[in-house]
Amino acid sequence: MKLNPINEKGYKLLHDGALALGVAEQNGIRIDVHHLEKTYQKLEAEEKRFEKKILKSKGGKLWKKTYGDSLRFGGLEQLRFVLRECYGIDVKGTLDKGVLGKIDNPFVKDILELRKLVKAKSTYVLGILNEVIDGYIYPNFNLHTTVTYRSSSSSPNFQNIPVRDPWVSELVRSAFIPRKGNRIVEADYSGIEVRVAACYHKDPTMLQYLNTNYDMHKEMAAEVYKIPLKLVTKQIRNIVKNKFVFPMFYGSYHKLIALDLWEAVTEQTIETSDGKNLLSELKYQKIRTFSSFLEHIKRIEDKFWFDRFPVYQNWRTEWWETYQKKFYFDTYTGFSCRGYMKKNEVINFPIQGSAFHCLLWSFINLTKALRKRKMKTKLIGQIHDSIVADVPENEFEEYIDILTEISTKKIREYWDWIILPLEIEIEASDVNESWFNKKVIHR
DNA sequence: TCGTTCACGC
DNA sequence: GACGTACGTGAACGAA
Repeated sequence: MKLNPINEKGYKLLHDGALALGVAEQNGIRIDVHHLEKTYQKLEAEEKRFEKKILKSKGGKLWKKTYGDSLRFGGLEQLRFVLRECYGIDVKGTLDKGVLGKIDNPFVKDILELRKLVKAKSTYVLGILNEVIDGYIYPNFNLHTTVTYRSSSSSPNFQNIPVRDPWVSELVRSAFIPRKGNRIVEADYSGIEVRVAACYHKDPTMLQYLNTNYDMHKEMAAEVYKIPLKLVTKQIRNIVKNKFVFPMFYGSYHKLIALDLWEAVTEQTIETSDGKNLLSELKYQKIRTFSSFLEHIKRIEDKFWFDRFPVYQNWRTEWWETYQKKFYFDTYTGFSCRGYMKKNEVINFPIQGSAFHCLLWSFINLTKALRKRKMKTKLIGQIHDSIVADVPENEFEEYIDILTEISTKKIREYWDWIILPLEIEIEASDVNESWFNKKVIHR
């Protein structure tokens, strides 16, 4: 697969993008080294504690007896052996978090906890400490490494710092601090991929949803679990957003999706907003087994594509067929994509690529604006659909104004293919507080 | 040294 | 109306 600029705008995006990202690379990110070193000690102690605990258990003893000095807590075949011989748990395939997490066994839970500690310690704490120069890290931001022409980041990777697990997130993100008197400010494009996709397929229903901030995820949640809209909680909405709507857009289908959605309600107790059990509600609606749930999800899938978004569905078919004839497709942002691709790739690449190009355009023009105004604010990184900056307190309001103007207004003057309003959400830490401290700024 | 597996992000 | 989730980086392990 090969992606090439096909016009001036495409070329300019890469040229100016490389320069702007280069400025951010030189700015660097301030790191609380002392905090990281303390975190390292803490994680090391926790790791030792868990290793001892595991060694004392039945499985740990067999492990030590069988493997002796070559015992590796990260060794997968060793773990597979112990699980089978000691606990009668015979796992054939993957031993990842998804599989082990479903096993109700204290030994297995300790193994997972140990994995988490080791990951945090080696990839994040040590990985970052090793890159610190005089209190700063200088991550690379690359434009030449990905097939879709998204970016990547390395040494250290600034784009996969833990955020979902609150405990690990606090340990690591507390080390990312602003320069003295500054705040860390992160601006995210809201639903940029869904919006860019809509610019390609122009489905009227989707355009209407996005123009009016209609809550599609909530409505899909009500359909998927067969409950009235008012019973949908944030948690249920999130499950459906991440396990139904997004997978659907990425080209997944009912068999995989139904499995995830079913697990979500059977492996933990989910409550509706009036305190009822979501699984009981499903059963009340005559969905008692997985196979009846699967049929139900199949119907929702069909309705989703053929009744709700038929134009989007047609676009996917036509885009794929055109590619098969021409063996390439062009993006709105000035690139031609050619070579062997699978269907899902043909449909996803232009969307993912163009969505990132919106971010990159904003990043470039924000860099230029800051320089022109001789501001002290520094862009320090970018995470696919968000821009992270180190902002002096007295430039905070001005920075947000410029950022909003460029990323939601000026970009639409430059690219007339953006037929929808773009929105950004801004989060910021307090002055002198870390990235972990960031809070939504309401304006 | 290199392929595989895992875990973190969007 | 079609057989099907996308994109990355890095660490540990273990065979070559």
